Amino acid sequence: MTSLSAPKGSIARAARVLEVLSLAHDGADLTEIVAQSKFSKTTTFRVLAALREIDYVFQDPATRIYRLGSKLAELSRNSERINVSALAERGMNRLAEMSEDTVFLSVPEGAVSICVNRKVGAFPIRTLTLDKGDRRPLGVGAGSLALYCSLSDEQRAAVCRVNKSWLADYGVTDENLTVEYTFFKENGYARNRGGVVNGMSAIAVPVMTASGRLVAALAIGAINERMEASRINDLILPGLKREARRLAGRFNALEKEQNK
Amino acid sequence: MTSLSAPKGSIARAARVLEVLSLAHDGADLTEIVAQSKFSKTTTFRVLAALREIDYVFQDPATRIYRLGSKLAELSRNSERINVSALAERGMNRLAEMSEDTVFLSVPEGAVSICVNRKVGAFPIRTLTLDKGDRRPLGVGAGSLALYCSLSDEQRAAVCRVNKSWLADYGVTDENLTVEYTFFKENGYARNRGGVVNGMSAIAVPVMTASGRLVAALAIGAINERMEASRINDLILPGLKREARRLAGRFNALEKEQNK
DNA sequence: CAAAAAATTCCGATAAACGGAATTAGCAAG
DNA sequence: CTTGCTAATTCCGTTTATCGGAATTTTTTG
Repeated sequence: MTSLSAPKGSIARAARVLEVLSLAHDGADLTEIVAQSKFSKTTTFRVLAALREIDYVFQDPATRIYRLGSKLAELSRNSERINVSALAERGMNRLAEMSEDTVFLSVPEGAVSICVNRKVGAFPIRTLTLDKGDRRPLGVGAGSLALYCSLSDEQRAAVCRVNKSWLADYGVTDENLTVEYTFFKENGYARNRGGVVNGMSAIAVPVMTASGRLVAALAIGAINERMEASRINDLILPGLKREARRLAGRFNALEKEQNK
Repeated sequence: MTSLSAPKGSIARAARVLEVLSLAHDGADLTEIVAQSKFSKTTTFRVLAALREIDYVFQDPATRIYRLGSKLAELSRNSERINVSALAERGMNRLAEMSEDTVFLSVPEGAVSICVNRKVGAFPIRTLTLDKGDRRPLGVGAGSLALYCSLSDEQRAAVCRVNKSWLADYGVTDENLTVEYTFFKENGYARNRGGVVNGMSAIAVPVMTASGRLVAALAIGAINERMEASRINDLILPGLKREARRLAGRFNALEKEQNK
């Protein structure tokens, strides 16, 4: 589960209830939701009543089982129109098979980078620095760095400001970011040299549409021994760039189609 | 806008803020959200802070513009996997062109029927009894009736119990529903004879998968003059049934594919 | 039909949400 | 760099919605 501590505020409580329902693929009755959410029966009931009122959830009249309503799907239809993660499936599999290492896909959201997909290759020592769903400040980790480095000067400055203390948690300073930004501009890819986990490295490239929209970052991580210059330049980087280009193209096509 | 009165409770307030953001396709800043939501600046800010905390919204660090987060899309990915409305587009257009009347698509959700799509035909007198997004108790209107009549005995009973007062608002009694249920069983379609709006009629058929899952209802509405028996039997009903079968097939195929 | 379980309502206590006012931060012009 | 302006954020005393335990009703089960 995401949070072990009790959420503060009705809105956070509502979110927890929604998450419980989202995880219960065939709906859940009140007692089930009480058990999963750890809220009192009364609180759970009241939250569910509020969610019913706004049509975020509905109740099967016969079984009393609660489910998520289509209102939620409608809401998000206006936000994230394209599922980048699904779109990248095949390309990531190709990369994982080719490199035998771990492939990550991250998308930017404000000042944070979200890992939305991961594929592991055949090599027995696996570098699993990110799980699907993990959030990091922009600039921490190869994929997140690639996203950070693809922003404008103003945006990068704003990100640093907003994330200052969060970045500090990872031991990352503005100077580190400047260094990595220079590296990115000179080499066309972002790198992560044991910043988070020692003994492993990763490199990443951004995925941008022709119009310059930053969609995601593709990264490959492995133990240092598998990340020497020749392997990067001959195998990993070309692979990443190829798949990034393909993904950007597919994204662009879908976006055009959706605007009718 | 959906509700004119101020929503009660933090959860409803949060929903309103989310709706404002959903409608503002390129995000909105605090003042914009205040203007749209009609909440005080402080309240809006606090709600946004809570929504940020749970990653339902995020803020562009440079512009301070708020947007809906991908967390919402993730939530609903587990609820409504298939967008029936999008799937029915072509079929509904065919029906609207062929009949020249108005075509409605409704989906069931608990004890309510939601109109999720509508297509108008060429005939100059239009019967627009339902808008996209309108909710009715199961049993009110042709499409809603078709859904109601496709439920099991227990489910129908539960629906009547739950919707008792709401049905009364439309002047619909249990007896009415029993009559229409019998009609449906005998004729294979549901009808609406001026119950809601006088001078128009509609007929509807359910859309069910081979496994018996109730997906939606397809309806065609027109002024009474265009709804005589011969036109129903020769043109409208065959059309509805054909498209319902197609839609069910396409739905089934997609569902199988999604379960890998 | 009785017993048990689940769902829903009640109610006094309390914490959380309220909004106006004050403060701070960001920005543009001088 | 300073100044003035606007938008964003925080403060704080007041109000009110939310809290959870207990009581009640409804539904299910034996």
